[in-house]
Amino acid sequence: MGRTPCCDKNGVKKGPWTTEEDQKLTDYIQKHGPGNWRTLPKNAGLQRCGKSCRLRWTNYLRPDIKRGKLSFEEEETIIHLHSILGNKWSAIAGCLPGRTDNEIKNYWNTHVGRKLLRMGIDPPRLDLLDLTSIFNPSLYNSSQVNLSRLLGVQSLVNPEILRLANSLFSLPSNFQENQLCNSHVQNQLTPFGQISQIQNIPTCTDLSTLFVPIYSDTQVMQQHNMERLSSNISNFSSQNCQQNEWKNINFGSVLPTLSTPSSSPTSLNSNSNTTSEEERESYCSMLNFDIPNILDVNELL
DNA sequence: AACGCCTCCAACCGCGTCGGG
DNA sequence: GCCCGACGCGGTTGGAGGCGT
Repeated sequence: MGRTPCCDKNGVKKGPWTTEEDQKLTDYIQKHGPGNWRTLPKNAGLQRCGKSCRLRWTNYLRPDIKRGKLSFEEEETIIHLHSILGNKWSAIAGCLPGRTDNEIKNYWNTHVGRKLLRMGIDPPRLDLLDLTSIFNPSLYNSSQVNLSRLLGVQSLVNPEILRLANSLFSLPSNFQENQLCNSHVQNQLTPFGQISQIQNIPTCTDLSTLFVPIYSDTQVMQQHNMERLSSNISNFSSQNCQQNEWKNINFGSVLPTLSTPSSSPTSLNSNSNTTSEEERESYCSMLNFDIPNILDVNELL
């Protein structure tokens, strides 16, 4: 026996909502509150299924919906949270007041994802990464760490690259301070859900370096980074950085800053006349290391 | 003006999860 | 523990509108 349909298909209207239907739904919810979506259409006098009513309310009619173009800060937040959470649109929407999961999903699919892919950068996905590979000893011998390894994930970093990265990138300004993604613990429940991919992390290093802090304010982020830097590398200047003196330094994930002329190494917005290849090369030259044209993040590790 | 292509986004669909009985 | 209804989520679709030819 199959699943019973959420509504009687016969006589149920589909497609765009009319203003009369919107008014009926709004009036009913203002009077009785949302919920009990299955019986709501009948009680509200609507020829719709409950699912359709719930979607219309949550994505369009809700009074706290914020309309209009997403701000630069909101875009940065989306990119950063996507790097941590993946396609958890509702979780991302939970960090953006007034925005819906549907809106963010649409925005990602039509703007951000395309923009990053156009640059040859696969949006980093912490949720897809096997963080145990970070502890691969071969990484310690690298003379340079590719920026792509750093995107969205704590990594082994040369302090000089760290300094450069921190000077070029910033975290979104509206992140919640002290929301920590405790990704160092097996199956740890984070503020955004359970991270189950991280297992069997060896005890060879300081696990605290795998924290991914999320800041509410750029200045706070910079201050914390400075504190961490000073405590971690106080005896470790870029001048005496030796080949094998790599350290795990927790500095928060870094992200490419899009569409911010003042801070981004090159104009990366969609109005740019440069080609994606030019953008990528310019970007790489500024960073002084390669961003490969690899679409599978896992290949980088 | 007509046509075709592309973009955007509201809405739909199927499935997973949760909770009450 | 099982069943089933209700709900929520993420992927997908399709229509409207914009734009170039």
